[in-house]
Amino acid sequence: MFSKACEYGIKASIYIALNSYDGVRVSLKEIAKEINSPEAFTAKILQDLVRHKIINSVKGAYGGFEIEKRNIASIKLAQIVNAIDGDNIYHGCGLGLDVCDANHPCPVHDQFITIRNELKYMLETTNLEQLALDIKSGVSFLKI
Amino acid sequence: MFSKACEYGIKASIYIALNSYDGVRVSLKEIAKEINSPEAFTAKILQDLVRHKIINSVKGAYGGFEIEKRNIASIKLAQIVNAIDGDNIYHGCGLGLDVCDANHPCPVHDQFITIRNELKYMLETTNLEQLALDIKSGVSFLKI
DNA sequence: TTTAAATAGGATAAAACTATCCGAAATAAG
DNA sequence: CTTATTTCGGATAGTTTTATCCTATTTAAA
Repeated sequence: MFSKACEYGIKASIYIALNSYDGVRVSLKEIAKEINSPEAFTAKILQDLVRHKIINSVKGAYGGFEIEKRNIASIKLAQIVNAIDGDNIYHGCGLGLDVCDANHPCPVHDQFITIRNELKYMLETTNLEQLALDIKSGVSFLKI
Repeated sequence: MFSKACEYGIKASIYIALNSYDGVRVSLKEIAKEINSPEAFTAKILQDLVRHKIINSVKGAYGGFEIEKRNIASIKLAQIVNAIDGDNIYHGCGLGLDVCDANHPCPVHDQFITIRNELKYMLETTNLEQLALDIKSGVSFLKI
């Protein structure tokens, strides 16, 4: 469904949110370890999220990544996916047509519209707070 | 959502079905032109569909691709997707965890389950006949 | 039987995605 | 001020996906 980069990005964001709740800044090394992702590749993705102002970074000793506490509940999965994979999950045609809309639909346009809209709704309504709390309470997991 | 190969495979199958209805066998060249896909790459995909017995091929002059008329209505999108992309659309975790189930869910497991199941249902219930008839009646389109 | 038209399939190339490496810059602590 | 730590960013490598090329094989028609 998503690219590897996006998967890492979502998991990293959740882990950062989880710690930012406790006012703890986390390093790349720790993030990569906790979400089981390649460190250098994860660094690139985090840089991307920083550029998109979804997470904050602090350079130097005792630096790392964090999310402002008051923002955690308002950051939606859609923002993360959008920052990394772009927005063709929403707009793209299921069969790759350049133009595909109600007036000029591809053969599976109607079938995909439903599913795509639900995916869109899910991504736009799911926020980092929910996901982080489930990790915290041991309901869900970021690795293995 | 799907790979390029899968997109081409679905469109090609629809175009072949459309013509097989009229008892017309179509060539690779014609298919690629009508679905706006790269010819040589499309050839590979068609070979794959032939190996999976989803379509038939006839070599030599006046050869081409066809689908037995009586099979058109029973070929589901799921079979095509499965032949080309495999079945990890169904089984894979949304965040790439090796193990992700109700007992050990990833953070977005519940959210994805719903969407994945609907996608699965859609693919398993949509058949080539429906799609081909919409093309024939000008309701939907295979290119531009 | 020869020829032209097609698919089959192996080899290869190009592009995109995933991943790694290393030096630069920033920052806190000693 | 120096040092250790840590992110940033450019360069590069590996892998997968997408795409192309070329030859072999098959088949129908002349």
